[in-house]
Amino acid sequence: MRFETDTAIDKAMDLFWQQGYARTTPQELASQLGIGKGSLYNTFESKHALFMRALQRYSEIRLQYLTDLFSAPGAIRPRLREAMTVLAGVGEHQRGCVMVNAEVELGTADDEVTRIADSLFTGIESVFRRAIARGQESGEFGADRDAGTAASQLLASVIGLSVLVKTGGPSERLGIVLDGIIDEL
Amino acid sequence: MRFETDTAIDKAMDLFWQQGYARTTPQELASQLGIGKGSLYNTFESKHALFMRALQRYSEIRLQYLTDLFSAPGAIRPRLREAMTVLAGVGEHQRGCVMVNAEVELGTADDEVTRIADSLFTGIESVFRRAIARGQESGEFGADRDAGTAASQLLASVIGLSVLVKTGGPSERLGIVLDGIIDEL
DNA sequence: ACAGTTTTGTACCTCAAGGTCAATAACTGG
DNA sequence: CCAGTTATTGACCTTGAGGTACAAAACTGT
Repeated sequence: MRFETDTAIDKAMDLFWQQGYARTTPQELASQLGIGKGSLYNTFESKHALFMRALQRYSEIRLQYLTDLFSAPGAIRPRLREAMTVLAGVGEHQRGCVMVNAEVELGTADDEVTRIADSLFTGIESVFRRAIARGQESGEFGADRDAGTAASQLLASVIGLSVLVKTGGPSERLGIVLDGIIDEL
Repeated sequence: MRFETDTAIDKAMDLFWQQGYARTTPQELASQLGIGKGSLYNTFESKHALFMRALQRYSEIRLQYLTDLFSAPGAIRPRLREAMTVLAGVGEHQRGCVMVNAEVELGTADDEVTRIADSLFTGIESVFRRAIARGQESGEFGADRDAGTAASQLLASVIGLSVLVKTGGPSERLGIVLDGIIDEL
């Protein structure tokens, strides 16, 4: 391959992120990657296959990020807040989470998408659970709540937030929800 | 109009709910409504216009349901739980919430969708806030938390759940999350 | 019951999405 | 530097989506 497959997947992910799956055409993808449409199809079996690789890569990036973030010692709370902000896609673009977008757009009709989404969600939940458990051991959090339950709640909340950022509703709502949830731990 | 516009919109809503916007064709809509494609376009300006009317109707139905549900006196907690179960679309079909689906699929490219989604979400949040406030006055809930903040959290959670039901992950997760959230009030 | 109006349904149109392919250009090793 | 291989491309193909047009059918008031 003359062009870099990995950076190509990153660029494709970006486009899918902005526009969703159905609204992104092969032509747009080719332009974005700076190659011809033929090359696109020689390198990736289909638009759908490219999409799956983008989702795969997104999963890896997110999980790696979370693992790194929580691997250092120290207070958990601020890192939990940061993790949720990042995962919900609160950044400049307000485009939410690729995986949430993918699952909602295609999940009912595409088992492959559902599988990878479920796997990412469950992975995030596990990282949260371990982080909360650590915070409970260190005394940073109260030990009265079940870490698994709390982690599931964080997961549901972060997914909800990733949808809410897209509506652009009251800008303070995001911070309020995050603070409230994290303070309760 | 020979055929009933209102029931037609209901049927269209159902199809969009199952398949999303892009994956639902005019031909399918016409069949589902039991009319010809021409009639469809004579009655509704476009596929998009039909979709908007379906979303409109969904909003009204949901808000009406919530208003009715909370208008009677008595314990709030079980009704809050029921409301969230219904809103998240936990029922037999596991298809989540039409409005969440619509906003995620089209929100970035369609301001009209974003507006109506934001309006429904804010409406739900308001109903929640009033219900929580009432529960606090009656002593059913602790009065230490801000009702508005708690309502925003419920909103984020219910949206998150409406996504999680679609992945079909651990079936107990839904109930656990709901119980945890509502017990904390 | 019939002229006038409205509703319906089918045949048709256009356009672009998703994908293929043969010709061309760029890279190898010897 | 050249034969053979591999990568790249833009023109081309097919299919179906979204929508239109118009003739036939159904409904009206009188």
